[in-house]
Amino acid sequence: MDAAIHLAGRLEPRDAWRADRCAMARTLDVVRTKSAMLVLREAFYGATRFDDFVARTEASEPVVAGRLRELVAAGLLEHVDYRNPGERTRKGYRLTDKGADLFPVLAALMQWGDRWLGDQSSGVRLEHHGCGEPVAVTLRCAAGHGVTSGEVDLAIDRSSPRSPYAAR
Amino acid sequence: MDAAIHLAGRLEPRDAWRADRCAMARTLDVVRTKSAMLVLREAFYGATRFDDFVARTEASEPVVAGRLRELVAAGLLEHVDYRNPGERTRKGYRLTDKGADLFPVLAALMQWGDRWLGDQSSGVRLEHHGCGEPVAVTLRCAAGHGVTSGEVDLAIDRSSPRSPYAAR
DNA sequence: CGGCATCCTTAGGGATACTG
DNA sequence: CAGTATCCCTAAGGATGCCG
Repeated sequence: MDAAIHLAGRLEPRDAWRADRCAMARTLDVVRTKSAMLVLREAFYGATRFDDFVARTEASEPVVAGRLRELVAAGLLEHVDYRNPGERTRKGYRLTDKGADLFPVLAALMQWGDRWLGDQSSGVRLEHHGCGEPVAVTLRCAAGHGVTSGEVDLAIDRSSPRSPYAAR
Repeated sequence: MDAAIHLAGRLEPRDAWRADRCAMARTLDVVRTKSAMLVLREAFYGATRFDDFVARTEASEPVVAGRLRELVAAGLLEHVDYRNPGERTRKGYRLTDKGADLFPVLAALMQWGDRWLGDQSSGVRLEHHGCGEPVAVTLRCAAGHGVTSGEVDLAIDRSSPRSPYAAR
């Protein structure tokens, strides 16, 4: 409840936020649509082929084709041709490091949904490989402390031009 | 790169994914638009008043009004009337616990943008209150281990009806 | 199999003007 | 200050059919 209070404790609004510099907004410009998220979800779940993406995301072919093209162009997916023994060569898509690094975003969305929209279980759980314990998205500082949302401060880089929130 | 491989190691696609049960997809239905994310960002940054949301998100008034209404209806924001000493009463919005718990999602988006779209610094950094060290979004299992994306297994709840990915 | 072309509908969002 | 009302444009996405 006081998450915002803590976060904003030292800040005073002055200029309008520079949307073009906000990392979150720019990330949303890369994966702005729900269908892009669903395609990425299926890439994480192991889909590689066009038809699998279509079937699993339950989106239409033109939409999936568009997302795949955009995600490849953005460098989140890459083409791979592969062949199962005895079968013909197939075209596929695979997460790049850049795409794979989006996993915490997907995991955080998943976790929030399971926690707050829990009228029905999603039926999927993330586990630590080998250990078997459930995996959660957490905040942690460089000193190794677990951090709650209420313990986060917003630090503004004053050297950057037109700092969005100048201290009073 | 092998994030998907690890994640999908034990899985075989069979049925189409049940979109209505996926926690991630349902979360995206609550905060599907970029403007909703921007409004939430500003709520975390301390905005409370309508005009502040409009100015800081750089969205139009009708859009902000719509998002605020929807986010209140969804239980992520709540109305608060407050009064600064000597001023008149103002109407405001505040994050609920449900809304505040979305912070890891926003933080993860921010972190990815700073890491992969880093042509220009966002000028904002998250710090651990008191400690001062930068805060990161991490994966961690219940046993306390740090977990990388490649070490995540997907566990399917077989008891649920029409499990989306049945093991072979 | 792995798409693209076309057409259509709905959702998201800006601009402007107005109101309690 | 805190919004609504109206109008209009663009983006997202489904359905269908075709194609190398």
